[in-house]
Amino acid sequence: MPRPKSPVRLEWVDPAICSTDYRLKIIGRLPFFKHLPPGAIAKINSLFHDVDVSAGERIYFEGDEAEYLYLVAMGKVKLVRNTASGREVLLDILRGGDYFGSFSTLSGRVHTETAIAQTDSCILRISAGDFDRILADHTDVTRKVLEAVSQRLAESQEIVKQLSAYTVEQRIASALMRLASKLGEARGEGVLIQLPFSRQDLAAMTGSTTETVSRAMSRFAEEGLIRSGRKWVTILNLNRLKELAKRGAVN
Amino acid sequence: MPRPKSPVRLEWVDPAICSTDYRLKIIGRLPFFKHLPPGAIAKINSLFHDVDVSAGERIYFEGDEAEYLYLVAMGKVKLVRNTASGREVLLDILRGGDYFGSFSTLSGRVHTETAIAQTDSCILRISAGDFDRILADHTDVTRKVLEAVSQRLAESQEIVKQLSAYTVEQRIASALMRLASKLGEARGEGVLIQLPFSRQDLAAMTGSTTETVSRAMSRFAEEGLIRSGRKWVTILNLNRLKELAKRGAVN
DNA sequence: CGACTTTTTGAGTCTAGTCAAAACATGTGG
DNA sequence: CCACATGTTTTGACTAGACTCAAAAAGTCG
Repeated sequence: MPRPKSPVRLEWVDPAICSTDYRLKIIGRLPFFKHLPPGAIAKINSLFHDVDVSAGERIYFEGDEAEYLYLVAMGKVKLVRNTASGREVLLDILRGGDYFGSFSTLSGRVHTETAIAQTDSCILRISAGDFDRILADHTDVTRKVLEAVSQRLAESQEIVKQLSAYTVEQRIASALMRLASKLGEARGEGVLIQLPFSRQDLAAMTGSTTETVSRAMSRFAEEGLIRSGRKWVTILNLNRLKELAKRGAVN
Repeated sequence: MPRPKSPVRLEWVDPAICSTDYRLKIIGRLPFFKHLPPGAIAKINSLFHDVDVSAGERIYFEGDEAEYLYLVAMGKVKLVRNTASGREVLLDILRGGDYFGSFSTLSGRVHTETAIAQTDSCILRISAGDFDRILADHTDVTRKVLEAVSQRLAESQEIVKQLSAYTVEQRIASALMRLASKLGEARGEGVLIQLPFSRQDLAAMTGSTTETVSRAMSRFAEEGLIRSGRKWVTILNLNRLKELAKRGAVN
Protein backbone atom coordinates (compact mmCIF):
# COMPACT_ATOMS: atom_id res chain seq x y z
CA MET A 1 0.00 0.00 0.00
CA PRO A 2 1.61 3.26 -1.09
CA ARG A 3 1.87 5.70 1.70
CA PRO A 4 0.53 9.16 1.01
CA LYS A 5 2.80 12.11 1.27
CA SER A 6 2.31 14.14 4.38
CA PRO A 7 -1.03 15.93 4.31
CA VAL A 8 0.10 18.21 7.07
CA ARG A 9 -0.30 21.89 6.46
CA LEU A 10 0.76 24.05 9.30
CA GLU A 11 -1.21 27.12 10.11
CA TRP A 12 0.69 30.34 10.22
CA VAL A 13 0.49 32.34 13.36
CA ASP A 14 0.26 35.88 12.25
CA PRO A 15 0.99 38.12 15.22
CA ALA A 16 -1.70 40.44 13.89
CA ILE A 17 -4.20 37.69 14.49
CA CYS A 18 -4.20 38.53 18.15
CA SER A 19 -5.96 41.69 17.12
CA THR A 20 -8.74 43.08 19.26
CA ASP A 21 -11.36 41.67 16.90
CA TYR A 22 -9.96 38.21 17.07
CA ARG A 23 -9.52 38.36 20.81
CA LEU A 24 -13.11 39.38 21.30
CA LYS A 25 -14.20 36.49 19.18
CA ILE A 26 -12.16 33.92 21.08
CA ILE A 27 -13.07 35.27 24.48
CA GLY A 28 -16.72 35.58 23.52
CA ARG A 29 -16.77 31.95 22.50
CA LEU A 30 -15.50 30.59 25.76
CA PRO A 31 -18.14 28.43 27.38
CA PHE A 32 -18.07 30.51 30.50
CA PHE A 33 -18.33 33.90 28.82
CA LYS A 34 -20.41 33.28 25.78
CA HIS A 35 -23.72 34.17 27.38
CA LEU A 36 -22.51 37.63 28.38
CA PRO A 37 -23.46 40.80 26.51
CA PRO A 38 -20.83 42.30 24.16
CA GLY A 39 -20.21 45.15 26.54
CA ALA A 40 -19.18 42.84 29.34
CA ILE A 41 -16.99 40.85 27.00
CA ALA A 42 -15.22 43.95 25.82
CA LYS A 43 -14.54 44.85 29.43
CA ILE A 44 -13.25 41.38 30.17
CA ASN A 45 -11.14 41.49 27.05
CA SER A 46 -9.35 44.54 28.33
CA LEU A 47 -8.15 42.51 31.30
CA PHE A 48 -6.39 39.95 29.13
CA HIS A 49 -2.85 40.43 27.90
CA ASP A 50 -1.47 38.55 24.96
CA VAL A 51 1.76 36.66 24.70
CA ASP A 52 3.27 35.14 21.57
CA VAL A 53 5.13 31.92 22.09
CA SER A 54 6.90 29.81 19.52
CA ALA A 55 6.74 26.06 19.16
CA GLY A 56 8.47 24.24 21.98
CA GLU A 57 8.53 27.21 24.28
CA ARG A 58 7.34 26.71 27.85
CA ILE A 59 4.56 28.96 29.05
CA TYR A 60 5.00 27.97 32.67
CA PHE A 61 6.58 25.17 34.64
CA GLU A 62 5.21 22.72 37.13
CA GLY A 63 5.87 24.27 40.51
CA ASP A 64 5.75 27.86 39.29
CA GLU A 65 3.45 30.10 41.20
CA ALA A 66 0.04 30.11 39.57
CA GLU A 67 -0.54 33.79 38.95
CA TYR A 68 -2.46 33.73 35.71
CA LEU A 69 -5.25 32.02 33.93
CA TYR A 70 -4.39 31.34 30.30
CA LEU A 71 -6.40 31.07 27.16
CA VAL A 72 -5.27 29.66 23.83
CA ALA A 73 -6.12 32.22 21.17
CA MET A 74 -4.34 30.50 18.30
CA GLY A 75 -2.22 27.41 18.08
CA LYS A 76 -1.88 24.29 20.19
CA VAL A 77 -0.61 23.88 23.72
CA LYS A 78 0.18 20.72 25.60
CA LEU A 79 0.07 20.14 29.33
CA VAL A 80 2.63 17.71 30.71
CA ARG A 81 3.91 16.45 34.03
CA ASN A 82 7.46 15.33 34.44
CA THR A 83 8.36 12.43 36.64
CA ALA A 84 11.37 12.22 38.89
CA SER A 85 13.02 9.96 36.32
CA GLY A 86 12.64 12.59 33.63
CA ARG A 87 9.81 10.91 31.84
CA GLU A 88 7.14 13.15 30.35
CA VAL A 89 3.45 12.42 30.81
CA LEU A 90 1.08 14.20 28.45
CA LEU A 91 -2.09 15.20 30.27
CA ASP A 92 -3.96 17.18 27.66
CA ILE A 93 -3.69 18.96 24.36
CA LEU A 94 -5.45 22.29 24.00
CA ARG A 95 -6.58 24.18 20.95
CA GLY A 96 -7.87 27.67 20.24
CA GLY A 97 -10.54 28.58 22.76
CA ASP A 98 -9.31 26.28 25.52
CA TYR A 99 -8.26 27.65 28.86
CA PHE A 100 -5.53 26.41 31.17
CA GLY A 101 -3.63 27.30 34.29
CA SER A 102 -4.91 26.80 37.78
CA PHE A 103 -8.07 28.34 39.11
CA SER A 104 -7.16 27.71 42.67
CA THR A 105 -4.83 30.62 42.87
CA LEU A 106 -6.32 32.29 45.89
CA SER A 107 -4.59 30.12 48.38
CA GLY A 108 -1.13 30.74 46.98
CA ARG A 109 -1.08 27.63 44.85
CA VAL A 110 1.41 26.54 42.29
CA HIS A 111 0.94 25.01 38.88
CA THR A 112 0.71 21.27 38.92
CA GLU A 113 1.71 20.86 35.29
CA THR A 114 4.04 22.35 32.72
CA ALA A 115 2.48 24.08 29.70
CA ILE A 116 4.37 23.87 26.40
CA ALA A 117 3.47 25.44 23.08
CA GLN A 118 3.08 22.64 20.55
CA THR A 119 2.98 25.07 17.63
CA ASP A 120 3.71 28.75 17.42
CA SER A 121 0.84 30.12 19.43
CA CYS A 122 -0.83 33.22 20.66
CA ILE A 123 -1.84 32.99 24.29
CA LEU A 124 -4.02 35.33 26.29
CA ARG A 125 -3.60 35.60 29.99
CA ILE A 126 -5.36 37.28 32.85
CA SER A 127 -4.13 37.72 36.39
CA ALA A 128 -5.73 35.72 39.15
CA GLY A 129 -6.86 38.93 40.80
CA ASP A 130 -8.59 40.24 37.69
CA PHE A 131 -10.20 36.91 37.09
CA ASP A 132 -11.51 36.88 40.62
CA ARG A 133 -13.02 40.27 40.02
CA ILE A 134 -14.81 38.94 36.96
CA LEU A 135 -16.16 36.06 39.00
CA ALA A 136 -17.33 38.47 41.67
CA ASP A 137 -19.09 40.65 39.08
CA HIS A 138 -20.68 37.77 37.20
CA THR A 139 -21.85 35.05 39.49
CA ASP A 140 -23.16 32.99 36.61
CA VAL A 141 -19.65 32.85 35.17
CA THR A 142 -18.33 31.12 38.27
CA ARG A 143 -21.00 28.50 37.86
CA LYS A 144 -19.93 27.86 34.29
CA VAL A 145 -16.28 27.69 35.19
CA LEU A 146 -17.16 25.18 37.86
CA GLU A 147 -18.89 23.06 35.28
CA ALA A 148 -15.96 23.26 32.92
CA VAL A 149 -13.56 22.15 35.62
CA SER A 150 -15.89 19.35 36.70
CA GLN A 151 -15.95 18.18 33.13
CA ARG A 152 -12.18 18.05 33.07
CA LEU A 153 -12.15 16.13 36.30
CA ALA A 154 -14.45 13.54 34.77
CA GLU A 155 -12.17 13.28 31.75
CA SER A 156 -9.14 12.85 33.92
CA GLN A 157 -10.84 10.09 35.88
CA GLU A 158 -11.75 8.38 32.66
CA ILE A 159 -8.08 8.35 31.80
CA VAL A 160 -7.25 6.90 35.19
CA LYS A 161 -9.65 4.11 34.47
CA GLN A 162 -8.10 3.43 31.12
CA LEU A 163 -4.58 3.40 32.44
CA SER A 164 -5.64 1.09 35.23
CA ALA A 165 -7.51 -1.50 33.29
CA TYR A 166 -6.76 -1.44 29.59
CA THR A 167 -3.93 -2.74 27.45
CA VAL A 168 -1.60 -0.38 25.65
CA GLU A 169 -3.34 -1.13 22.40
CA GLN A 170 -6.71 -0.15 23.81
CA ARG A 171 -5.28 2.99 25.34
CA ILE A 172 -3.73 4.04 22.07
CA ALA A 173 -7.01 3.46 20.27
CA SER A 174 -8.82 5.57 22.87
CA ALA A 175 -6.25 8.31 22.69
CA LEU A 176 -6.60 8.47 18.92
CA MET A 177 -10.34 8.78 19.25
CA ARG A 178 -10.14 11.50 21.84
CA LEU A 179 -7.72 13.41 19.66
CA ALA A 180 -9.86 12.89 16.60
CA SER A 181 -12.99 14.26 18.20
CA LYS A 182 -11.14 17.15 19.69
CA LEU A 183 -8.59 18.14 17.10
CA GLY A 184 -9.46 16.12 14.02
CA GLU A 185 -10.37 17.57 10.64
CA ALA A 186 -12.65 15.75 8.25
CA ARG A 187 -10.89 14.65 5.06
CA GLY A 188 -12.13 12.68 2.12
CA GLU A 189 -11.00 9.32 3.39
CA GLY A 190 -11.28 9.90 7.12
CA VAL A 191 -10.47 12.15 10.01
CA LEU A 192 -7.03 13.70 9.96
CA ILE A 193 -5.23 14.48 13.18
CA GLN A 194 -2.55 16.96 12.38
CA LEU A 195 -0.54 18.70 14.92
CA PRO A 196 3.09 18.38 15.06
CA PHE A 197 2.07 15.22 16.78
CA SER A 198 4.66 12.50 17.16
CA ARG A 199 4.75 8.89 18.37
CA GLN A 200 6.59 10.36 21.28
CA ASP A 201 3.51 12.39 22.22
CA LEU A 202 1.16 9.45 21.85
CA ALA A 203 3.46 7.42 24.05
CA ALA A 204 3.40 10.14 26.69
CA MET A 205 -0.40 10.21 26.53
CA THR A 206 -0.82 6.49 26.95
CA GLY A 207 1.89 5.78 29.44
CA SER A 208 3.92 3.84 26.95
CA THR A 209 6.96 4.08 24.68
CA THR A 210 7.52 5.23 21.10
CA GLU A 211 8.39 1.70 19.99
CA THR A 212 5.26 0.19 21.42
CA VAL A 213 3.11 2.94 19.94
CA SER A 214 4.73 2.43 16.58
CA ARG A 215 4.07 -1.30 16.67
CA ALA A 216 0.44 -0.81 17.63
CA MET A 217 -0.06 1.77 14.91
CA SER A 218 1.44 -0.56 12.34
CA ARG A 219 -1.04 -3.21 13.37
CA PHE A 220 -3.89 -0.72 13.11
CA ALA A 221 -2.69 0.31 9.68
CA GLU A 222 -2.52 -3.30 8.50
CA GLU A 223 -6.12 -3.71 9.56
CA GLY A 224 -7.06 -0.63 7.61
CA LEU A 225 -8.13 1.31 10.68
CA ILE A 226 -5.76 4.17 10.23
CA ARG A 227 -3.12 5.58 7.93
CA SER A 228 -0.22 7.41 9.43
CA GLY A 229 3.06 9.09 8.79
CA ARG A 230 5.48 11.46 10.30
CA LYS A 231 3.54 13.64 12.74
CA TRP A 232 0.08 12.92 11.41
CA VAL A 233 -2.56 10.21 11.57
CA THR A 234 -5.75 9.71 9.59
CA ILE A 235 -8.46 7.59 11.10
CA LEU A 236 -10.20 5.57 8.43
CA ASN A 237 -12.56 3.43 10.43
CA LEU A 238 -13.72 5.12 13.59
CA ASN A 239 -16.24 2.46 14.49
CA ARG A 240 -13.84 -0.43 14.48
CA LEU A 241 -11.33 1.63 16.38
CA LYS A 242 -13.96 2.35 19.00
CA GLU A 243 -14.81 -1.32 19.15
CA LEU A 244 -11.16 -2.13 19.64
CA ALA A 245 -10.77 0.41 22.43
CA LYS A 246 -13.60 -1.23 24.33
CA ARG A 247 -13.06 -4.90 23.69
CA GLY A 248 -9.34 -5.13 23.00
CA ALA A 249 -7.17 -7.02 20.52
CA VAL A 250 -7.23 -6.62 16.76
CA ASN A 251 -8.25 -10.03 15.49
CA MET B 1 8.40 -11.48 63.52
CA PRO B 2 5.12 -12.12 65.31
CA ARG B 3 2.24 -10.54 63.58
CA PRO B 4 -0.04 -8.45 65.76
CA LYS B 5 -3.68 -9.32 66.05
CA SER B 6 -5.92 -7.08 64.07
CA PRO B 7 -5.94 -3.59 65.54
CA VAL B 8 -9.08 -2.76 63.62
CA ARG B 9 -11.93 -1.34 65.61
CA LEU B 10 -14.90 -0.43 63.57
CA GLU B 11 -16.87 2.63 64.42
CA TRP B 12 -20.52 2.17 65.09
CA VAL B 13 -22.88 4.13 62.99
CA ASP B 14 -25.63 5.16 65.30
CA PRO B 15 -28.56 6.40 63.23
CA ALA B 16 -29.07 9.05 65.86
CA ILE B 17 -25.68 10.46 64.97
CA CYS B 18 -27.25 12.10 61.95
CA SER B 19 -28.94 14.37 64.44
CA THR B 20 -29.38 18.02 63.67
CA ASP B 21 -26.47 18.94 65.87
CA TYR B 22 -24.14 16.57 64.15
CA ARG B 23 -25.34 17.60 60.71
CA LEU B 24 -24.73 21.24 61.47
CA LYS B 25 -21.24 20.38 62.61
CA ILE B 26 -20.40 18.41 59.48
CA ILE B 27 -21.92 20.92 57.11
CA GLY B 28 -20.35 23.81 58.93
CA ARG B 29 -16.92 22.20 58.55
CA LEU B 30 -17.07 21.81 54.80
CA PRO B 31 -14.39 23.91 53.18
CA PHE B 32 -16.93 25.72 51.11
CA PHE B 33 -19.36 26.53 53.91
CA LYS B 34 -17.17 27.01 56.92
CA HIS B 35 -16.83 30.75 56.55
CA LEU B 36 -20.61 31.28 56.63
CA PRO B 37 -22.46 32.55 59.71
CA PRO B 38 -24.41 29.98 61.78
CA GLY B 39 -27.71 31.29 60.49
CA ALA B 40 -26.82 30.60 56.87
CA ILE B 41 -25.53 27.16 57.76
CA ALA B 42 -28.75 26.30 59.54
CA LYS B 43 -30.66 27.31 56.46
CA ILE B 44 -28.41 25.26 54.23
CA ASN B 45 -28.75 22.36 56.60
CA SER B 46 -32.48 22.35 56.11
CA LEU B 47 -31.93 21.69 52.42
CA PHE B 48 -30.01 18.49 53.06
CA HIS B 49 -31.75 15.16 53.52
CA ASP B 50 -30.08 12.23 55.16
CA VAL B 51 -29.84 8.68 53.97
CA ASP B 52 -28.48 5.72 55.91
CA VAL B 53 -26.65 3.15 53.84
CA SER B 54 -25.05 -0.06 54.98
CA ALA B 55 -21.64 -1.38 54.00
CA GLY B 56 -21.50 -2.49 50.40
CA GLU B 57 -24.63 -0.65 49.37
CA ARG B 58 -24.47 1.50 46.26
CA ILE B 59 -25.44 5.12 46.62
CA TYR B 60 -25.60 5.72 42.90
CA PHE B 61 -24.35 4.10 39.74
CA GLU B 62 -22.19 5.29 36.91
CA GLY B 63 -24.61 6.49 34.28
CA ASP B 64 -27.38 7.42 36.70
CA GLU B 65 -28.69 10.90 36.32
CA ALA B 66 -26.81 13.26 38.59
CA GLU B 67 -29.58 14.83 40.63
CA TYR B 68 -27.92 15.29 43.97
CA LEU B 69 -24.78 16.43 45.59
CA TYR B 70 -23.75 14.14 48.43
CA LEU B 71 -21.90 14.64 51.64
CA VAL B 72 -20.41 11.96 53.87
CA ALA B 73 -21.64 12.61 57.41
CA MET B 74 -20.30 9.45 58.95
CA GLY B 75 -18.53 6.43 57.56
CA LYS B 76 -16.47 5.80 54.43
CA VAL B 77 -17.50 5.85 50.81
CA LYS B 78 -15.56 4.72 47.79
CA LEU B 79 -15.87 5.98 44.24
CA VAL B 80 -15.23 3.41 41.53
CA ARG B 81 -15.49 3.08 37.79
CA ASN B 82 -16.24 -0.23 36.17
CA THR B 83 -14.67 -1.23 32.92
CA ALA B 84 -16.37 -3.07 30.11
CA SER B 85 -14.59 -6.23 31.22
CA GLY B 86 -16.06 -5.94 34.70
CA ARG B 87 -12.91 -4.78 36.37
CA GLU B 88 -13.27 -2.23 39.13
CA VAL B 89 -11.07 0.85 39.33
CA LEU B 90 -10.99 2.68 42.65
CA LEU B 91 -10.84 6.42 42.12
CA ASP B 92 -11.10 7.78 45.62
CA ILE B 93 -12.02 6.98 49.19
CA LEU B 94 -14.01 9.54 51.11
CA ARG B 95 -14.45 10.08 54.82
CA GLY B 96 -16.71 12.16 57.00
CA GLY B 97 -16.88 15.72 55.69
CA ASP B 98 -16.06 14.85 52.09
CA TYR B 99 -18.49 15.64 49.31
CA PHE B 100 -19.17 13.70 46.15
CA GLY B 101 -21.51 13.52 43.21
CA SER B 102 -21.30 15.69 40.16
CA PHE B 103 -21.43 19.45 40.24
CA SER B 104 -22.13 19.75 36.57
CA THR B 105 -25.75 18.87 36.91
CA LEU B 106 -27.26 21.81 35.11
CA SER B 107 -26.74 20.41 31.67
CA GLY B 108 -28.52 17.16 32.40
CA ARG B 109 -25.35 15.26 33.18
CA VAL B 110 -24.96 11.80 34.53
CA HIS B 111 -22.63 10.44 37.17
CA THR B 112 -19.32 9.31 35.84
CA GLU B 113 -18.59 6.98 38.74
CA THR B 114 -20.34 4.58 41.07
CA ALA B 115 -20.43 5.42 44.78
CA ILE B 116 -20.34 2.53 47.24
CA ALA B 117 -20.54 2.65 51.01
CA GLN B 118 -17.37 1.08 52.38
CA THR B 119 -18.74 0.97 55.89
CA ASP B 120 -22.21 1.57 57.25
CA SER B 121 -22.58 5.25 56.59
CA CYS B 122 -24.77 8.22 56.98
CA ILE B 123 -24.96 10.34 53.87
CA LEU B 124 -26.45 13.78 53.41
CA ARG B 125 -27.71 14.84 50.06
CA ILE B 126 -29.02 17.99 48.48
CA SER B 127 -30.76 18.37 45.17
CA ALA B 128 -28.97 20.04 42.31
CA GLY B 129 -31.62 22.76 42.27
CA ASP B 130 -31.24 23.57 45.94
CA PHE B 131 -27.50 23.57 45.65
CA ASP B 132 -27.71 25.97 42.75
CA ARG B 133 -29.82 28.23 44.88
CA ILE B 134 -27.17 28.22 47.58
CA LEU B 135 -24.55 29.11 45.01
CA ALA B 136 -26.72 31.92 43.73
CA ASP B 137 -27.21 33.27 47.26
CA HIS B 138 -23.58 32.96 48.31
CA THR B 139 -21.23 33.84 45.52
CA ASP B 140 -18.21 33.20 47.67
CA VAL B 141 -19.31 29.61 48.11
CA THR B 142 -19.14 28.98 44.39
CA ARG B 143 -15.58 30.20 44.43
CA LYS B 144 -14.68 27.76 47.18
CA VAL B 145 -16.39 24.88 45.46
CA LEU B 146 -14.44 25.71 42.35
CA GLU B 147 -11.24 25.53 44.31
CA ALA B 148 -12.18 22.22 45.83
CA VAL B 149 -12.91 20.73 42.44
CA SER B 150 -9.70 22.15 40.99
CA GLN B 151 -7.86 20.50 43.80
CA ARG B 152 -9.42 17.17 42.97
CA LEU B 153 -8.52 17.64 39.33
CA ALA B 154 -4.90 18.17 40.29
CA GLU B 155 -4.99 15.02 42.41
CA SER B 156 -6.49 13.03 39.60
CA GLN B 157 -3.79 14.23 37.24
CA GLU B 158 -1.17 13.24 39.73
CA ILE B 159 -2.58 9.75 39.67
CA VAL B 160 -2.52 9.76 35.86
CA LYS B 161 1.15 10.58 36.06
CA GLN B 162 1.81 7.78 38.48
CA LEU B 163 -0.05 5.21 36.48
CA SER B 164 1.77 6.32 33.37
CA ALA B 165 5.28 6.27 34.58
CA TYR B 166 5.74 4.32 37.76
CA THR B 167 6.08 0.65 38.54
CA VAL B 168 3.40 -1.17 40.48
CA GLU B 169 5.58 -1.13 43.55
CA GLN B 170 5.93 2.63 43.41
CA ARG B 171 2.22 3.07 42.84
CA ILE B 172 1.39 0.92 45.82
CA ALA B 173 3.77 2.90 47.98
CA SER B 174 2.15 6.15 46.80
CA ALA B 175 -1.33 4.83 47.38
CA LEU B 176 -0.44 3.84 50.92
CA MET B 177 0.92 7.29 51.58
CA ARG B 178 -2.13 9.00 50.19
CA LEU B 179 -4.35 6.82 52.31
CA ALA B 180 -2.24 7.36 55.38
CA SER B 181 -2.39 11.12 55.14
CA LYS B 182 -6.06 11.07 54.44
CA LEU B 183 -7.45 8.30 56.56
CA GLY B 184 -4.63 7.24 58.81
CA GLU B 185 -4.66 7.31 62.58
CA ALA B 186 -1.52 7.75 64.60
CA ARG B 187 -0.61 4.71 66.68
CA GLY B 188 2.31 4.01 68.90
CA GLU B 189 4.43 2.35 66.28
CA GLY B 190 3.16 4.15 63.19
CA VAL B 191 0.18 5.27 61.20
CA LEU B 192 -2.69 2.83 61.02
CA ILE B 193 -4.89 2.71 57.96
CA GLN B 194 -8.05 0.99 58.99
CA LEU B 195 -11.05 0.78 56.85
CA PRO B 196 -12.43 -2.44 55.76
CA PHE B 197 -9.65 -2.05 53.29
CA SER B 198 -8.51 -5.11 51.39
CA ARG B 199 -5.71 -6.03 48.96
CA GLN B 200 -8.50 -6.07 46.45
CA ASP B 201 -9.10 -2.35 47.04
CA LEU B 202 -5.43 -1.50 46.86
CA ALA B 203 -5.21 -3.38 43.59
CA ALA B 204 -8.14 -1.42 42.21
CA MET B 205 -6.45 1.82 43.25
CA THR B 206 -3.16 1.03 41.63
CA GLY B 207 -4.34 -0.67 38.48
CA SER B 208 -2.99 -4.00 39.59
CA THR B 209 -4.04 -7.34 41.03
CA THR B 210 -4.44 -8.73 44.54
CA GLU B 211 -1.55 -11.13 44.07
CA THR B 212 0.83 -8.43 42.94
CA VAL B 213 -0.22 -6.15 45.77
CA SER B 214 0.27 -8.94 48.25
CA ARG B 215 3.77 -9.65 46.97
CA ALA B 216 4.74 -6.00 47.10
CA MET B 217 3.37 -5.62 50.61
CA SER B 218 5.32 -8.67 51.74
CA ARG B 219 8.47 -7.09 50.41
CA PHE B 220 7.65 -3.83 52.21
CA ALA B 221 7.00 -5.74 55.41
CA GLU B 222 10.33 -7.58 55.12
CA GLU B 223 12.04 -4.24 54.83
CA GLY B 224 10.27 -3.04 57.95
CA LEU B 225 8.36 -0.32 56.13
CA ILE B 226 4.92 -1.55 57.03
CA ARG B 227 3.05 -4.14 59.00
CA SER B 228 -0.16 -5.47 57.64
CA GLY B 229 -2.94 -7.95 58.09
CA ARG B 230 -6.40 -8.67 56.99
CA LYS B 231 -7.98 -5.36 56.03
CA TRP B 232 -5.51 -3.11 57.77
CA VAL B 233 -2.04 -1.69 57.27
CA THR B 234 0.28 0.18 59.58
CA ILE B 235 2.98 2.31 58.10
CA LEU B 236 6.12 2.14 60.18
CA ASN B 237 8.57 4.14 58.14
CA LEU B 238 6.90 6.88 56.17
CA ASN B 239 10.11 8.45 54.96
CA ARG B 240 11.54 5.34 53.39
CA LEU B 241 8.20 4.60 51.83
CA LYS B 242 8.16 8.07 50.32
CA GLU B 243 11.67 7.55 49.05
CA LEU B 244 10.63 4.30 47.48
CA ALA B 245 7.60 5.85 45.80
CA LYS B 246 9.86 8.41 44.14
CA ARG B 247 12.93 6.43 43.27
CA GLY B 248 11.64 2.90 42.97
CA ALA B 249 12.86 -0.55 44.02
CA VAL B 250 13.42 -1.71 47.57
CA ASN B 251 17.12 -2.49 47.67
C1' DC C 1 -14.56 -25.90 66.27
C1' DG C 2 -15.54 -25.69 61.38
C1' DA C 3 -17.05 -22.75 57.23
C1' DC C 4 -15.79 -18.93 54.86
C1' DT C 5 -12.96 -15.17 53.28
C1' DT C 6 -8.77 -12.98 52.62
C1' DT C 7 -4.00 -13.29 51.98
C1' DT C 8 0.16 -15.49 50.62
C1' DT C 9 3.06 -18.31 47.73
C1' DG C 10 4.38 -20.75 43.50
C1' DA C 11 4.90 -21.74 38.58
C1' DG C 12 4.22 -20.55 33.94
C1' DT C 13 3.13 -17.07 30.34
C1' DC C 14 2.71 -12.90 28.00
C1' DT C 15 2.64 -7.97 27.44
C1' DA C 16 5.25 -4.28 26.92
C1' DG C 17 9.80 -2.21 27.92
C1' DT C 18 14.91 -1.86 26.56
C1' DC C 19 18.62 -1.59 23.53
C1' DA C 20 20.32 -1.46 18.96
C1' DA C 21 20.10 -0.75 14.17
C1' DA C 22 17.94 0.01 9.82
C1' DA C 23 14.60 2.59 6.95
C1' DC C 24 12.36 6.67 6.01
C1' DA C 25 11.20 11.87 5.78
C1' DT C 26 12.25 16.38 5.69
C1' DG C 27 14.86 20.39 5.04
C1' DT C 28 19.44 22.43 3.66
C1' DG C 29 23.02 23.89 0.97
C1' DG C 30 25.70 23.04 -2.82
C1' DC D 1 17.56 19.18 -8.30
C1' DC D 2 20.35 16.04 -5.81
C1' DA D 3 23.12 14.45 -1.80
C1' DC D 4 23.66 14.82 2.79
C1' DA D 5 22.55 15.79 7.72
C1' DT D 6 19.14 15.38 11.03
C1' DG D 7 15.28 13.82 13.34
C1' DT D 8 11.42 10.41 13.27
C1' DT D 9 9.58 6.01 12.67
C1' DT D 10 9.90 1.18 12.07
C1' DT D 11 11.68 -3.40 12.91
C1' DG D 12 14.10 -7.01 15.47
C1' DA D 13 15.86 -9.60 19.39
C1' DC D 14 15.97 -9.94 24.14
C1' DT D 15 14.34 -9.23 28.93
C1' DA D 16 11.65 -8.38 32.82
C1' DG D 17 7.76 -6.96 35.34
C1' DA D 18 3.30 -8.11 36.18
C1' DC D 19 -0.76 -11.08 35.14
C1' DT D 20 -3.12 -15.71 35.35
C1' DC D 21 -4.26 -19.86 37.32
C1' DA D 22 -3.92 -22.93 41.09
C1' DA D 23 -3.39 -24.20 45.69
C1' DA D 24 -1.90 -23.66 50.43
C1' DA D 25 -1.94 -20.78 54.66
C1' DA D 26 -3.84 -17.65 57.81
C1' DG D 27 -7.59 -14.87 59.86
C1' DT D 28 -12.46 -14.15 61.14
C1' DC D 29 -16.97 -15.24 62.67
C1' DG D 30 -20.88 -17.80 64.05
